[in-house]
Amino acid sequence: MSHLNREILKTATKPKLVQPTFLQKVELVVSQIPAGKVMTYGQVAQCIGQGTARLVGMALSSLPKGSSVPWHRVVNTKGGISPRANPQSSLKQIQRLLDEGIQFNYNQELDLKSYRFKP
DNA sequence: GTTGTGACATGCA
DNA sequence: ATGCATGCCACAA
Repeated sequence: MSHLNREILKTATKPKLVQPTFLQKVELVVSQIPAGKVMTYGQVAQCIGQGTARLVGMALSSLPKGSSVPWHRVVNTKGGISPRANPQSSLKQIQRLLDEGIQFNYNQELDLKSYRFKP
């Protein structure tokens, strides 16, 4: 077999292992959160078994605008809405959570003890 | 191959 | 309790 054929065979036989990106894993987990429940960034990272809370936030921020992923069900470890570049986004998140029946206390934080979703 | 960038989570004062 | 410094690491440039 020629050298060229060997090279061709190598690339043809060995399918590129397209492992899911971190973002895709995040989407997968977040999509499991039922309405009226929330998960923390760290919880999502731990659930994936990869990355950190910060990265989860980064991933969510990169979601396309009309994504069906319920990104609003992810909050920080205090049960609060993390500040971000676009405050509109935070407002929309609070609005959606309220719509799902989640209540916020005087600190604009929700009670994780009652709303936390544990897979 | 390197580097800069954050929707966070802790620990410590 | 409450604020600040530090570690974190996938991804795009």
